[in-house]
Amino acid sequence: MKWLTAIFLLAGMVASMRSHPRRAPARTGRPRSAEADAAILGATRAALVELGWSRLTLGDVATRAGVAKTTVYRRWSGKSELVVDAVAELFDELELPDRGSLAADIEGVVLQFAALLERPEARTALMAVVAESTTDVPLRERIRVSIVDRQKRLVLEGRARARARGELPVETDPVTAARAADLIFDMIAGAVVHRALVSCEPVDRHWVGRFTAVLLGGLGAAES
Amino acid sequence: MKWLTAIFLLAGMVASMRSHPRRAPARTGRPRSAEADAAILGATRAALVELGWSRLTLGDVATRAGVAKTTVYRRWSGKSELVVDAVAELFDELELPDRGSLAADIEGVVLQFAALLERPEARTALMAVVAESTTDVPLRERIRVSIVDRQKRLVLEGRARARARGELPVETDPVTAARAADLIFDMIAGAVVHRALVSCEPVDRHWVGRFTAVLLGGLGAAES
Amino acid sequence: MKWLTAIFLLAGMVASMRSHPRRAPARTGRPRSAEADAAILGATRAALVELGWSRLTLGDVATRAGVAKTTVYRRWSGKSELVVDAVAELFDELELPDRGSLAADIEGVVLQFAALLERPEARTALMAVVAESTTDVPLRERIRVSIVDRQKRLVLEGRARARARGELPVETDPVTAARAADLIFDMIAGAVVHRALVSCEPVDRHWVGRFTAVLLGGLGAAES
Amino acid sequence: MKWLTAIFLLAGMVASMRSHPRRAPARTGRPRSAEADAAILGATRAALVELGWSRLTLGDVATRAGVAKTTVYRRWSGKSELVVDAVAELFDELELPDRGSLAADIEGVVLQFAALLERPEARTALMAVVAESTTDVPLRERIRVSIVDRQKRLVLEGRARARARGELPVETDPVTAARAADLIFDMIAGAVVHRALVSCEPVDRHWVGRFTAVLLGGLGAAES
DNA sequence: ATGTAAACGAGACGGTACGTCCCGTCTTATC
DNA sequence: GATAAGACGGGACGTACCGTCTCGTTTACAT
Repeated sequence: MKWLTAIFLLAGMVASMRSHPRRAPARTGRPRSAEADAAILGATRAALVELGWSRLTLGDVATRAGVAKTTVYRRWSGKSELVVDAVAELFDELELPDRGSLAADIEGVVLQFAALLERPEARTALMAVVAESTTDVPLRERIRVSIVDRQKRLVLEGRARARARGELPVETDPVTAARAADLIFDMIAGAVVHRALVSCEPVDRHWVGRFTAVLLGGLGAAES
Repeated sequence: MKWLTAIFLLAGMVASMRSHPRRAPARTGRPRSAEADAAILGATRAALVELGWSRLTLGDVATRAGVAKTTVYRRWSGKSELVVDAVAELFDELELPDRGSLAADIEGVVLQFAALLERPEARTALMAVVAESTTDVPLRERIRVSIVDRQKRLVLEGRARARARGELPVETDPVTAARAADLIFDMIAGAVVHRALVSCEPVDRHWVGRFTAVLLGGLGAAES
Repeated sequence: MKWLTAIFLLAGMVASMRSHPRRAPARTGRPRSAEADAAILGATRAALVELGWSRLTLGDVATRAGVAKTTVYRRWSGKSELVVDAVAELFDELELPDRGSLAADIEGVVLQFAALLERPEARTALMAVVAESTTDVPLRERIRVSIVDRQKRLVLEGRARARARGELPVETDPVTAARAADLIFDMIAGAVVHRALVSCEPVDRHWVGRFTAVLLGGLGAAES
Repeated sequence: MKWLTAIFLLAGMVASMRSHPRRAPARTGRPRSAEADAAILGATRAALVELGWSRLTLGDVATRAGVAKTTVYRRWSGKSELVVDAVAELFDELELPDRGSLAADIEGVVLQFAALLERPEARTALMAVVAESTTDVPLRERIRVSIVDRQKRLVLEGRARARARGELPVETDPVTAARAADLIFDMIAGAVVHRALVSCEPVDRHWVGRFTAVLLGGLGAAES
């Protein structure tokens, strides 16, 4: 059973690396306060809701969290990193219950994305950190791992279910499969984000229905 | 011949209103320098390329433009407004030559958008101003007028041509027609932006081909 | 009677030179508005009362006077010069009625100075322009001509009367006489200004009485 | 022994209150740098000498002191307050050695004042801050405590010595005594300042001799 | 229980940019 | 050529945050 232990250890490392990637396990001295971590992330989301991205300051976050500024900087190297982690926690809640058909699952994914983009902290933060990431490669990677991949997981899950149901053919070439998944993901996520944040129109059931119809029709047509 | 003068005055008002919407035509005093306007917008784009959105400062823009800071603030109320106008000029170049078929026209639109998003000034600026606009309604409107509508124009043009060619049925209900156009626009623009800025993958001919196939297939399926 | 005309001409020249020393008599074009001059000087005094020296700006003065900024700059080279001229007009009102004795005349002079220093425009302006004059020689000269000499005139007049009355001996050596007058003037003006502006105590009849007693006692003792 | 600690704390509070009157002793956080204080005050005097009051800027002072602008503003609320403190240090040097007689002591005081007013930093600053104080009551108080009272101390000291020598009668009524001291102080300080800064004539031994003769004569005459 | 080393709160520090105010000059059209 | 209007290049303002630093204090773990 040693391998199971190893897996959990690995999981622990991965989990701790996620939030504080390169920190050694630090055996002596006062350990960092877990409460402080939570308070800071919560304060960050609260500040995002109240102030929006551009008026949010780390000093203010520290004050809201009842924490010194140094305590924030000890954990995060800047505003972008902190906000990514604060918003990423929202994406942990994403779930895709099996709704019985590919169409229903797609609608479920879209509605989940849309609900997230209704939250003001996500609205104001997501575009901002993506904008920052155009000139900051490490940040781009952090966003991919913490946010984008968590979204994409839903799409992959839905596709796997559709295949199991026989609604989609089993793609044998992994490269082609990945390309197809990327395309679908960009189309779903892109359309929802554009509708919600650029066009600023509601992502309601009518829109979702029309969108899903076009997307599914396209998939069917393209596959045949 | 006084009416001629009036027409020219009116034309001047309209022209000046386009760039600085609410400014009265100011009959007395020294007129604003048109050179300064152009120099500032050019300097803004140059600074965006070099520094990116977050490191761009209005003081630096003024210096680059060989202009005093007050001259910038006299025309634009802040960084977001200035950048929207500076980037909007790029969108004036968008053209949609008739490529003979709906599929070819869609590919043309997508490639045009993608080429724009290759430009570093657009990459770094677009997401940033959209992020700002989530907490700034006037800015949202400015973006819509200056940027989004200029993009959407291409889609509308492409649809009109396809109808003329008989590739698309003539929609009689204007509300349904507008909804359909909005959906297509969000799907096209959203997918391209997501691919280019979030997934950070190239929008090349292969991707465009696959995307267009899915979209057109979906349109055909949805319509039948 | 030609010499009388000459005297009046001379007086006119001197008067015009006083306010705008070096201006040529400008024979062509639109003549300068005399109303503007008066309005500017009045507005300057009003602004001094309301804002004090340091918050007074020439733009504000121009607005108050209903005049363009250029109209102010055409007449005065800067804030100090303008304020000196504005305040100097107050010193034109200084009069020394013959009160019958040297002691009474001194008390009269002191009270006149004190009354002037009660006016807020004089309080705030006088020290300020003197401070400026420590690093600005032409300004120093302007202050001497426009303000200091007008004060000193009273002292000289009082001394002449006292001599006529026989209260003071007739000094034959002009150098000694001038030195004595300077000393008395510095003592009177200095004491009043210091009392009013530095110690910020009222220059009332009691203080004036005690001051005059000491000064006159000193003059009597020094002369014998 | 806790009361001893308390006394030292109190002493510290009093000492710090002298330079920054209302600041609490601030037990936590990084303490303020005493070097910065000294550097700023020194830089202020240097800038006054070079530029004069009106061209002195707090930004320039900070640069000269090798300090950030915020470090200046953290300690002083504005130019006037800073300059008062910077110039006040010059008045700490004032000393009145016993020169054996009232006349000699007065001449000593006058020459000390005059020497101070020879220094360009004092020349340009004193009138300026007094001018500001006409519209700024807290500043007036600061000037009184930091500058005027330090000057007046010399006069009071000289008077005490003269009484001890029997040159002046011992005044029993404290109100009358204070009035007399104030009058003498205004006459001495006022005459010197007026001579030096308004008339712009040298305060040399001849002038001091004549001034002292008049003043002492007046005192003698008034007292008898 | 005691030592030690890191985390912690507080806040001062050197900086950068902000957006505003005023300067003194200039460029218009009008008088 | 004087005037009203107002744009212009420029400089300083006082403020807000940045990210770092230096304090004194607290806290868990290793002796």
